Amino acid sequence: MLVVEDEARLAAALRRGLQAEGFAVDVAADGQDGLEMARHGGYDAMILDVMLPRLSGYRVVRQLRAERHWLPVLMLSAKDGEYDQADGLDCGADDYLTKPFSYVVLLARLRALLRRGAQARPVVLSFGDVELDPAERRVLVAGDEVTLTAREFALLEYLMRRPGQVVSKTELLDHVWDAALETAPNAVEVYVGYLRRKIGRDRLETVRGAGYRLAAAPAA
Amino acid sequence: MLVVEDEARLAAALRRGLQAEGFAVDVAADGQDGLEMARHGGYDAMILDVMLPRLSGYRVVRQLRAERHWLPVLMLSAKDGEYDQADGLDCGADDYLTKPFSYVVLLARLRALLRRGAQARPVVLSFGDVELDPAERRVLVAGDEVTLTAREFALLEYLMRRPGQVVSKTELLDHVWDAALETAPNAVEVYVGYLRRKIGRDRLETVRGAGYRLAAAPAA
DNA sequence: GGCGCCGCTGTGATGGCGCTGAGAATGTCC
DNA sequence: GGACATTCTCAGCGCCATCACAGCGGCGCC
Repeated sequence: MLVVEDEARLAAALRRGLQAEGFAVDVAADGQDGLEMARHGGYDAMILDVMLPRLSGYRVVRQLRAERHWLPVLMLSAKDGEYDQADGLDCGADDYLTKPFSYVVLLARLRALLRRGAQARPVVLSFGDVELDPAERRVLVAGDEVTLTAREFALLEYLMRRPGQVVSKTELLDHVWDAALETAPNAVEVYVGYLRRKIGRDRLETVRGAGYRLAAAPAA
Repeated sequence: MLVVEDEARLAAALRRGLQAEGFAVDVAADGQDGLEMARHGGYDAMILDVMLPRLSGYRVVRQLRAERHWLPVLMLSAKDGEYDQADGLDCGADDYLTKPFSYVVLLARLRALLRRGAQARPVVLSFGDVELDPAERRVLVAGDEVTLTAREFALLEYLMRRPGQVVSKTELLDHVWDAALETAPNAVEVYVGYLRRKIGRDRLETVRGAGYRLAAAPAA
């Protein structure tokens, strides 16, 4: 669950409450951060305040929808004018709640959203001309589907959740491989090799001594 | 649009307003009538009062959902206690509005519902050239009816509610089989085998290490 | 320019995943 | 009560993914 709320006390209360219900909760304090976290995917739903620093809730939703992310969004607003609600929903939010709201209602609406959201379009990770759909377990490179093995897929997924960042070999070993099992560090190199063969050599850069990084564009 | 509302003046106002927006509107004056009309299908959404003669709005939704009708439902209620909202949503309603409400908000929510509802949940599930009617327990493959056993049907139905997505073996065990009973994971493989024989081998893909997925098109 | 080390890749072993046929246990219909 | 359908377990098998290993190439440092 992703909570985007700048008011610290409310954010903390939401985090506590949702965690008590068994959700894993991340909090972002402004619209820009929220948008970026939502883009990375991995969330089942998002609770989004309207009045936010840097980027309003409206614009966050609109931007997400434009990028074809279908994450269920529950909007929160202190305003209670009618037109605000209409605006929020027409922007692409899935539900709307005005502050002050009751915690029970929030939960009920969240449950309703999740019930629906499950079959709505899942998040698709994309970076450059590579698209990865975790739900369908499909990968498209420049529009063509490539088939990956389980390990290859997990590796690519992990890298795509950190687009453009350098990820170290040990971090990959910890997250993509079972931490308990001791695997030779060389395995990472081996699978990076497999991946490169399938998605294109230049899309996955080596940063000597540091790790690997997804490359923005394939050299033409 | 189906409006179920016993208060004549409100019903008339809704009819007029919605017709002005270009909807074709039917009105039912009590829960029993509303349920029967909804069952017949053909509506894009339903506006449903909670307090109704003969059958409450809660029971109407619950009954509809039990019969696997996924018509989007917007609930209306004069009560504004928190728990009413929670109840309504948990019954299977898609949204909830308390009287008195503003017409602008009603329209916005209705639009949001239709956007989601239209493609999310048809009464007959279909994917590729496979159609499955949960109500009638019938399955058509490329126009031909195939007869499935109860377990086979449940398996296919679950997969068709996640069209194209990969569903893990444990998830299938939890939902298609009774979670309490301990069934050997191998049972899933066995029934996947049966299903493949009946609906065509290539319509159900194995994703090694992840689960199963309905395939888009049968290889010609 | 030389040397050392990091990273890449081809080969091959093995272990486990997924498929199938057989059959036992249970339920259902006549 | 008998015949049949359905569900599910079990064991065996084939194949593929995974991974260790070793040799090699190239980057970077001095």
